[in-house]
Amino acid sequence: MTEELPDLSELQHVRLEKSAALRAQGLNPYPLRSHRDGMTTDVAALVEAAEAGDAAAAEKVLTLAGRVVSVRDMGKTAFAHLRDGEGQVQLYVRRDELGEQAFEDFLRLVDLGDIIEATGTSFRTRTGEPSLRVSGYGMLAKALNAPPEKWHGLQDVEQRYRQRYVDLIANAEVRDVFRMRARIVSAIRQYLDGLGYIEVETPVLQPLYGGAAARPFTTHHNALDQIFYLRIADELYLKRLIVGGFERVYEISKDFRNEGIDRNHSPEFTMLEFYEAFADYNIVADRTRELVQSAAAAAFGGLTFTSNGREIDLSGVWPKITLADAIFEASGIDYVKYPDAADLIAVARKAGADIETGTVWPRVVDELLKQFVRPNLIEPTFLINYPVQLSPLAKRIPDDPTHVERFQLYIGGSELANSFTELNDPIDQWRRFREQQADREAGDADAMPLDEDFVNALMYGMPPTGGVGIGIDRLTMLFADQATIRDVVLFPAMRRIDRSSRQDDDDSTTDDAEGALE
RNA sequence: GACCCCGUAGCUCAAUGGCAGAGCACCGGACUUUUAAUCCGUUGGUUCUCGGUUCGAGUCCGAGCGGGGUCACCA
Repeated sequence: MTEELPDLSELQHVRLEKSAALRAQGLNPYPLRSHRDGMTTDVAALVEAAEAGDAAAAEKVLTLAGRVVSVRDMGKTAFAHLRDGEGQVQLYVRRDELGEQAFEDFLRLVDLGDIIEATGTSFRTRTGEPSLRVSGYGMLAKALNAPPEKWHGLQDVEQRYRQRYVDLIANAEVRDVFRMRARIVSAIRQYLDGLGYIEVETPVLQPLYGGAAARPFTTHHNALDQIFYLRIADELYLKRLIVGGFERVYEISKDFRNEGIDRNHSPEFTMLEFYEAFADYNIVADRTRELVQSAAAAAFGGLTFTSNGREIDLSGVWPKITLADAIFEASGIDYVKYPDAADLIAVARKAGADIETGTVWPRVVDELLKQFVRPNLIEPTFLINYPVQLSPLAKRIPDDPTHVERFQLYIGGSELANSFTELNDPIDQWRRFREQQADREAGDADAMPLDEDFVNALMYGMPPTGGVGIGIDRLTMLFADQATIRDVVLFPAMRRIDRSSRQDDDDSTTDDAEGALE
């Protein structure tokens, strides 16, 4: 034990002295165990039972444990609120019931934010609030930091993200968002498990990345002396499992993309992907709708909700409209008639689009979608059938080999899901990878590298398969009505603060240090 | 990466270029059914950092750090 102390503020010193006062009384401010045998929510139930004539309920002695979130000192009596994982309840503390010393210490040594346990019986105060009449209490964890201001909570956005624990203590609505997120994920697992899907885990560290158009993070393995990429998608590994004979697989996991950060993009984000053998994108569309509907039921208990001030109804079957029709209806442009990028840009500008000269053809189509169609897709809508250039892993439509069987689901103006009838012709797949290679060599950093092993897998035969990726963060944003992805990610990526520890990203130094420990 | 905005007490926020303040929290006192308890009295500051202009800078100027927003990239 050392006498050394971290730098503490005056307020922290005050609390530390209270901690010392407890020790001076032979009490441990951080005991190993609590004696909790009830939850805050039990109190209201006991009060109601007692009022219905249950004498045992009125006398039932409970020990609750949790955080002190308010204290009102009335002189010879005091009120406090105790919060635990279920809710919060009022404590009623009387000097004549607790004894002089214990009562004084409650007011003198217990601060807002401390974790305590309190024992007593349940009753209703004059103002009608179910409360615990405290006969004894104990410190479980002395808090040295004071909680944020009780009325305004924690407002500073930076501190809310960097120190989410404070945000969660201070802001009930933040706790609600992440509880909702957990219910959404749980409902998704239930839905897929119920259909006989198995949940699998595929590599995060990949020698070759693929499955999406994005730039990866790069890392290095010491023993192998080899570069690994953090995965940008699960797709190619999950389809290998379909080849292997698992007919229904899904994975809920973090993907990592080395792109800009904004309200819709986080460098690490959670993706659900599922693949079903002997299915196509129509079956997957049905599954996606049912999955989103069951997630909604778990999230807010219904199929209608408000997002960004707009009422959205998820019930019924959702309309499907081809990308070409949607763009034509919104802009009057039939992009199929303009196979040359320059021509398409010209008509797009005439229609009012803002597109840079030199944009490649598939990106122009994408811009038409973004600028004319997407803002109006509030009610759930499947946009189907995309140009083949935008979709190197999807199967062509027999009647129209320039397009593939692919859908994107839009709700509230946001893209929530991306799906295709999976390409299973190994030679066609190999050629599409080659085209991506050409794009890479032409300078498109997002084009996919050629995955020989994936082509080899397809050569063993992959059944006709439908698959989809669904962004869990965006689904949560939609259902929880949150405007930025950081508000549905517990610990969003932030820039490092400590400038003195910054060392020009010298990986070898840290690698050696870690290796020496092993 | 570019542009715009922001950074003041533990928290929430004020302060024409002229003594750095309030509410909550904290500390002391009064009060045996309060609930944003109330009442009385205190305490608390590297105004993000460094430099400049000025008799005088929280305020104006420059650079940096961090955050937010818009755009670009992307899902």
